Amino acid sequence: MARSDTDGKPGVGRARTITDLARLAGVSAGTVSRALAGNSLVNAKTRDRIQELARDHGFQLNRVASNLRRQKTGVIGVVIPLGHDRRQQVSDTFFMTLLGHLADALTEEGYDLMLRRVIPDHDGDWLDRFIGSGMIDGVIVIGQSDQFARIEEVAARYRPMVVWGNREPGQVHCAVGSDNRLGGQLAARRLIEGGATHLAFLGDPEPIEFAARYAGARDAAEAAGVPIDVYPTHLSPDRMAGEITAHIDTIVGRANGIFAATDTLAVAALRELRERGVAVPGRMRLVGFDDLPISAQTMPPLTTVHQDIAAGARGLVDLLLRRIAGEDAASLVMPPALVARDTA
Amino acid sequence: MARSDTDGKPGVGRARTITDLARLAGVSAGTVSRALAGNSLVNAKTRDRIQELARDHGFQLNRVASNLRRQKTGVIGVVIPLGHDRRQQVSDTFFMTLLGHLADALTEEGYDLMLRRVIPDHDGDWLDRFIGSGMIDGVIVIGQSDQFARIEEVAARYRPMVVWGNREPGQVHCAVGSDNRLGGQLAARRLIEGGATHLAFLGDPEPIEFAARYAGARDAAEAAGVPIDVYPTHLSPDRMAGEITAHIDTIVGRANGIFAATDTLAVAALRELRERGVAVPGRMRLVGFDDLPISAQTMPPLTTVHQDIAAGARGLVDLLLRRIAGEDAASLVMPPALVARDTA
DNA sequence: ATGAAAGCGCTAACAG
DNA sequence: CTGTTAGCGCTTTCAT
Repeated sequence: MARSDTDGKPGVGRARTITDLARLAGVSAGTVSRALAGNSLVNAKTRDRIQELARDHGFQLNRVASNLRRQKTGVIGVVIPLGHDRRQQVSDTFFMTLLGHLADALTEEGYDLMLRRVIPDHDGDWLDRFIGSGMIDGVIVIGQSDQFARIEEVAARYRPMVVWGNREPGQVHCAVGSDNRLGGQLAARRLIEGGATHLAFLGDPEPIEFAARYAGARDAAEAAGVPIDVYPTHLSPDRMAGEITAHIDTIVGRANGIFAATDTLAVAALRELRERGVAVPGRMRLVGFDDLPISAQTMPPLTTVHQDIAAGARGLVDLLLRRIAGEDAASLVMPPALVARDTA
Repeated sequence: MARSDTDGKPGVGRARTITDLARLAGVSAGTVSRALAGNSLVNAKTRDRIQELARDHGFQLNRVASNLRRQKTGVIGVVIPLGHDRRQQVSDTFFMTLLGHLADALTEEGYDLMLRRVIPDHDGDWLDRFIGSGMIDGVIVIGQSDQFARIEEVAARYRPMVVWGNREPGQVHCAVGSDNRLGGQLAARRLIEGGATHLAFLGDPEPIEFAARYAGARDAAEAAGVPIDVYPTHLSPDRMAGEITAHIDTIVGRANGIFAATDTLAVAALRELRERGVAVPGRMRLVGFDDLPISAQTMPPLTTVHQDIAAGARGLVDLLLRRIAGEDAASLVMPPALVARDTA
């Protein structure tokens, strides 16, 4: 117990609390707090002295205590609800890329990011629990999954929340996302203009975003008097391959144009087609959705509907910060754009 | 405006603090705390009554206060240092996939995940700052980047840290990662056995993991008396394409086997080759590294070195939890495996 | 410009 | 089994 003081560091033993530092500096804890915060009330000399002391003693402010006292954390929650298809989003390149850009944008704004994956079936209270934890200043929900109703309900009483997903007429929660229906229209129109006379929609039409993509495709198909069939396919890697294999012969037999709900699906379909010797786009036209980096790398390169993921992430963060600031920021619908490459 | 009291919830107004709840239940705050924690000391009846009350009033425990008091948070920090190539890892599919699996594994263990991207050049104190914040119970560092020395230094005095990356002889920090050197050997050997007589290494040889992959390839090349050249290429999407285009003619002129440091690079190279009409694997053999989902989808499917990302994530989490528990868990080196597909 | 004091919301002795 | 009490480490009045 004698001298547990020095611990090897140059400047000496570590100061753990602001009170330790105060004792060393011969001032009160209050002054140290102010000095570290750069508060202008404190004498410039003492401020510098204290800051130097903090550096020398490897002092780190305890942010948990600080958060409790200030009632804010500088942390944004990012939650991924896994509704219908449990493993879907995590493995999906699109969501991961969005997450990367969110991390960028939040870091830039000085916020930390707390990531949580939830299975709403197992925890009906997933959103309230996260919000009520006191650990986050606001929340970004990635994907509406099958939780539209719950999100609406929470939005009615909790402002600092923004959702990546679709915007429905009259919805109360603030959403950022592409105009999925318009995107679906662009895709189907492209297929039809290229000569397709019978369309196939490849993807799970349950999630609301995909439902909108399908609805858009149907708009265009009906306008042109072209039939369109749905081939339900999940995104999880384990199910996707098998489901596509199961569908592909029927599709080739009936249709000559495929609209895949995501590029992940499109890339897998393209491979199945080429493996069977079906010429793309000669015999079968194909359009995807997302415009992932891989999509430019397939052979032939994929025609797809572009979503600007980086802009989406920035939009989410901007709107959220405005809402945290008390503003009543509205939804943001981003226009998708057809990227004409070689599969349609 | 009139009656803003009942807010649609069955049970009534919300209870914000444990003290609110205590008043409602006619007990002390201590008892409520125990009841909510499921502490067996508390009478079963009161326990149930309080828990029901909590539900009815939409009570959520304030975890910041709880964390401060208990001196632990149930949060694991995940930090991605962006050293040499700033945008590299974020956009890289491999790191994003690893992150997804980490989220899975941590969720399963009841931990939350706090994600932080740092640029060590801008903040020399990145690791100490994160650890010292008090917000996390342990930290997982994704990729050693060019921060090997700093990580070593911190590891000497901070136990609950695990790093995804390479293990060097005599290193003190606990690492989980593939045997990159062995992987490089497997790749080069495959190329040579297929008939390659002059190899090209495509990738940035600076990061320690990639350096190890290159070293392994050189081992095999030298053993076979085959020359191998390095073509430095970055992973960031904006630089990669241009750099590969710049390299490709030289490579085709000199070599007949390419070892790409990652599948992302390999896929891009494959496309360049096919666009130029270079037969793969006929005229040029190609092996990647990682075995990403896309790699099975290219035409022709990519021969590559498999890393089991899910197992890696589980390993990271297991070791970290053991270290948090006080155990002195050692590094984990995972054997890579060659996946023979059609490009080599 | 600084110190003293109160308290953020919770948990864990300690005492009954 | 339950209440009382004393903090966790920090920020912010309120005085001076």
